[in-house]
Amino acid sequence: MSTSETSLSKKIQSPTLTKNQKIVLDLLENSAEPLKAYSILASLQKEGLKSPLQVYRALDKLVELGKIHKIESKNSFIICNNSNCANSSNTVFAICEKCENVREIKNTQLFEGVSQLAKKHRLNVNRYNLEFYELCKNCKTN
Amino acid sequence: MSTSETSLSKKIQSPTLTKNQKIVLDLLENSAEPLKAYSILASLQKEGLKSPLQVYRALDKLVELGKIHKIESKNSFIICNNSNCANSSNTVFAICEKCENVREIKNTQLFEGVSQLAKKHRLNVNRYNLEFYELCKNCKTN
DNA sequence: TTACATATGTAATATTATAACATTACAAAT
DNA sequence: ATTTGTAATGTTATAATATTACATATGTAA
Repeated sequence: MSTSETSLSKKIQSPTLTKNQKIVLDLLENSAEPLKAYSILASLQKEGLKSPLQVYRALDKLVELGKIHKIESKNSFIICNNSNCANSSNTVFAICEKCENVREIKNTQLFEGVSQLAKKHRLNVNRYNLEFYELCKNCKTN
Repeated sequence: MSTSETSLSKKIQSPTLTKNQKIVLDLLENSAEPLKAYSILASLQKEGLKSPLQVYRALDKLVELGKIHKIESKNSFIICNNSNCANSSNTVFAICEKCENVREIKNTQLFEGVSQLAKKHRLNVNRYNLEFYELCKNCKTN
């Protein structure tokens, strides 16, 4: 329990994470790349995780809280890079077509731009997910 | 063989579809909603399809040709609505958060707008997939 | 305390997708 | 016409991803 987590701040900000949620979040925070549910399970067996469901439940919750994102086209999960996500749950990713490297893009203007575009075309959008496919720096030079 | 499919037009446009590809495409053309691979398999058993792989192979090819799209977040496939897709394989969908209804958006200006935005933010994008989450007309009124 | 919602643990199973390998169909080149 | 190469097919088995169902525990609010 951190000292700053008064009952007030808990309500306003986000609920205290449970044990399973914490260890899954930790793992994703320290991972350079998106991870898959069963790979998370394998990595966390020493921490006591035993079944897929424990992982999926933690992941679901973390997605709901905006702490992580699911990369739909890869069935994998990535830490949220972006302070905005707790509020708006719009996501923009750049995915390398060759090496599958994923990075989250956290450009407020770009976010706004997409929202504006939607509005301009009379779409009433609650949130969106945008996946850009590129050739990443590394793969471009090699 | 349609009369317009000379060997020339085949090369320039698209290869003739094979039997499996045709029956899968047909089914999707006549479906009001996106279909899942195993539901396609079930529907086409009377046409002789026997294994998942036959369906997945046809689907892969049709995606590659831009005839259909995969809705990544739903693991399902939808007919392409959009003459553009054969060329640029950018996709924009509006997905209802309540009833899961999906429609493909085929607005060239919107397509261009997203591409422009990417360029403006110095992203070198080959293609993109954009999923807007909304409340569809039906669900809004009910 | 009671009641309630949320989280857990566990086993079983459903759903989605691919690997491996033998065979067939067809177009292009000689 | 035969050879060659590529793509498509058929089939079995299995891998990878995700959920159902149900019993139990935990934390919070009335």
